[in-house]
Amino acid sequence: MAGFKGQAENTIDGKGRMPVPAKMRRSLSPDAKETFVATRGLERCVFLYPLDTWEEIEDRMREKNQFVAENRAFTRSLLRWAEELTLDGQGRISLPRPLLEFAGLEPGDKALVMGALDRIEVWNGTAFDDHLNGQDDYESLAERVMGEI
Amino acid sequence: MAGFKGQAENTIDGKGRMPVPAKMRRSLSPDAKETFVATRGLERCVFLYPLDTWEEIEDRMREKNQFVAENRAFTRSLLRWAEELTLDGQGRISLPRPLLEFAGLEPGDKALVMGALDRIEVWNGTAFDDHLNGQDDYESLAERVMGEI
DNA sequence: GGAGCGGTGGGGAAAAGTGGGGAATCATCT
DNA sequence: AGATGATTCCCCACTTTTCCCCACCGCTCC
Repeated sequence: MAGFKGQAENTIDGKGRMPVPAKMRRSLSPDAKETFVATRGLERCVFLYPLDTWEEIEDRMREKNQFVAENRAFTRSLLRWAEELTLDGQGRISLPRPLLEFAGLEPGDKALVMGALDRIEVWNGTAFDDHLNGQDDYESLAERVMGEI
Repeated sequence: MAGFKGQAENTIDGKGRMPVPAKMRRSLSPDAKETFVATRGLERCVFLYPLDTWEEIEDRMREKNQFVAENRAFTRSLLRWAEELTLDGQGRISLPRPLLEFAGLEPGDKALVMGALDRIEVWNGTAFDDHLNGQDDYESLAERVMGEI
């Protein structure tokens, strides 16, 4: 199945609903059952995983021994924010308030929605600009990440 | 079966009853027979295990030699606090006073209820904030726990 | 210019959370 | 043994939130 790509600026309406861009919906496998799992991103944003992809993450976490403190702390931090969200008839999901707050978004705002291979990321536009400023430029990143085989 | 996820702030009513969030009830397997085993958490909170999951923990403990002092001590600490609790008609459980006290909660309080894969955790909200302050940030935790392979 | 798709907005029904009354059970005291 | 009191459990009722459905607007592509 093709990965998520592209970007869009969609508004979060008064009820906290946000349309998932149609081009990304088309990349959703039938196994995902029209459902995403939203959780907090590792940066200041929301991650949306298709349900089938999320289940692989859960499986990896189940392998971690929960009597080890660090594994427990990570499990809590990831799952606390996680919610299953199913697309409504108009292709929207309704994002939980705590996640919106975490990403610096609120109902009525425009959100920056980006495809990112196995997930979709939802950002506050200006927060994303700030994030870019604090990081190495794209060119040298590319060399470090992809430069060796 | 999908793991527990999400969070909620539910009130513990005057009788010590607390609703288990509906989204978490839906993750409960039929084998659990609408029943949880509550015990003290490894942090300052209450752990709720579905009955079927709890039985696996008991099996793991049975394998520990009870003539070894340390195994005996751990068995006591875990089992002493454990109680079977069945959901009432409204999806609530009634938490034993000693467990509430241990978690820094009392009837009338708001409890922070979090899904954590194989268990549900019940926290005093401010106690949880304090706990988070004393711990490494999520980003480096994630890299240590999930960063390899 | 019309048809279809993608995004936006709101109203009503169902579900989830909250609170309290009353019966049944167990214990203690007279 | 019976009565009194506390505790637990089950049921009913209310309020709030969520979800589902319908309708509208605008753009693009025939």
